[in-house]
Amino acid sequence: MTCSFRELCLPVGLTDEEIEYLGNLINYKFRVRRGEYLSHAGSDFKSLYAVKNGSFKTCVLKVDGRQQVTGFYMTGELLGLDAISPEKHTCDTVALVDSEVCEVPFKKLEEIGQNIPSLMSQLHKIMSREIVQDRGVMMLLGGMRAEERLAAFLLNLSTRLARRGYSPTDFILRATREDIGSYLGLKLETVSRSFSKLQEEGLITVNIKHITLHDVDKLNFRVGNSAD
Amino acid sequence: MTCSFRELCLPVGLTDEEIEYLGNLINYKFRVRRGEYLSHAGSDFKSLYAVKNGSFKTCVLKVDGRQQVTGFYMTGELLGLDAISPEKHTCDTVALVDSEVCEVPFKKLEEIGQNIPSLMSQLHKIMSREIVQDRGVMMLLGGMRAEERLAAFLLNLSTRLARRGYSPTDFILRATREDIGSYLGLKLETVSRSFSKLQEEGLITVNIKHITLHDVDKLNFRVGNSAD
DNA sequence: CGTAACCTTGACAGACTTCAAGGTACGTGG
DNA sequence: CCACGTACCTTGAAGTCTGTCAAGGTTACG
Repeated sequence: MTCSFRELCLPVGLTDEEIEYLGNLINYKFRVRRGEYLSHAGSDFKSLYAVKNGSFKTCVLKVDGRQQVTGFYMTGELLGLDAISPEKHTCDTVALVDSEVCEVPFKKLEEIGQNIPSLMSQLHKIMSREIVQDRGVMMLLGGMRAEERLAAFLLNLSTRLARRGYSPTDFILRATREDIGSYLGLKLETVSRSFSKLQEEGLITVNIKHITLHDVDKLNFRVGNSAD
Repeated sequence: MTCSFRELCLPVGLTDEEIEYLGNLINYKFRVRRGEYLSHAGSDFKSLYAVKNGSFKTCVLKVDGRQQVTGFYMTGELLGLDAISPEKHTCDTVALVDSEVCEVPFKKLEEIGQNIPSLMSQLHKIMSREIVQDRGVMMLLGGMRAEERLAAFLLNLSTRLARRGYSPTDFILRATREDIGSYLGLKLETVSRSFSKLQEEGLITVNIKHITLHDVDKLNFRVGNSAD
């Protein structure tokens, strides 16, 4: 039980008995090296994966052979929710750095959830949060300019890092410009230019992958100010 | 119990006893007239709503006062999943035509789900499907040109209509060009032009809101063939 | 029948992409 | 320890797609 499911996705209070239950839930944890695949699109769905540490991207391969990034997942987040309905993984999951994940067999989770209402509720909240997050990206893709998209992306990372107890204003990007661009619906050159522009304006400092946010309020203002 | 929750979101087999349980689940159904709001962004979340008949859009008001459409919901689909985690509605829900919905108190649903595992599983699948659908929109917004976006949108509607037993190739759009554009990240003029273009190519027939799909394969090809 | 909301089409402008070149960081092997 | 190669990042110039602005037509409903 080195991998605390409680810490990962159960901020709600649990009794010791319930924690005991969860002992049966986690199969094991294992490592995924940078660039390795945790799961492939089309493969059978059996388990969710909680990111113990590290960072992942999810992406799909398009007919022309290029890939589109659909999400980034960091320490403490849950992978695989999209696969529940089709019972197949709908995307590839790739480690951006050497990482560790905990496997959570979904059937077991549902079984055990029958006896721990708060566990079920928590799962529902996590899924709902995923929906809310995706909606945010849709808003971003649907109505924002390049620099606004990047600002929104940085603020989103910032929020998620803060939730996990990391610095919300000083962090290392694990994704390349190309991955970020793919996620934001931009070309890598546009991402690069947008980084430069935000830096020129003094809102952030960019040192390749090391990002510092100087003025969260102004970044938020940039996001809100989408011309339409 | 004129509003069959079973038909709405429970294609899995249920015993009569379970159906009996569900009788307690549905509070009541009611009508929402065209243009009326079913729920407002920021209001407290208590219930999901199953669309008995009719059509809805969800949208958020941006700081500049304009709205962005985040989703369309038709007969048989479930509204409000995004509100579970924040326990507040994250968007406005507006009827596109006179509609009827069934209210499903979420706490009750979770309680009853404790005794009917298949009901819980079904909820998870519905939420997962919502995530998959949103991912599809993200793909669309992130990597497709205007005509490809529109083709993908029409195919998505087609699939959902087919699932509910309606014609997948001949249907009435309930949304305006502006709403569609907002959802697809395009201006209404671009939507209009794209409709015209797809019609010129013989893939569809457009009669204002009445759409006929002539060549689903070619439409799919258009979608897959996104330049990047 | 008239008004308001909605749809279509054209011309021009702006934002992002594409194409191209060069620079920087990192890891491997000599 | 340094050299070299690869992967990644930055910046410029030209091209394309979509947005913007404008005008006119159609539909629906009171």
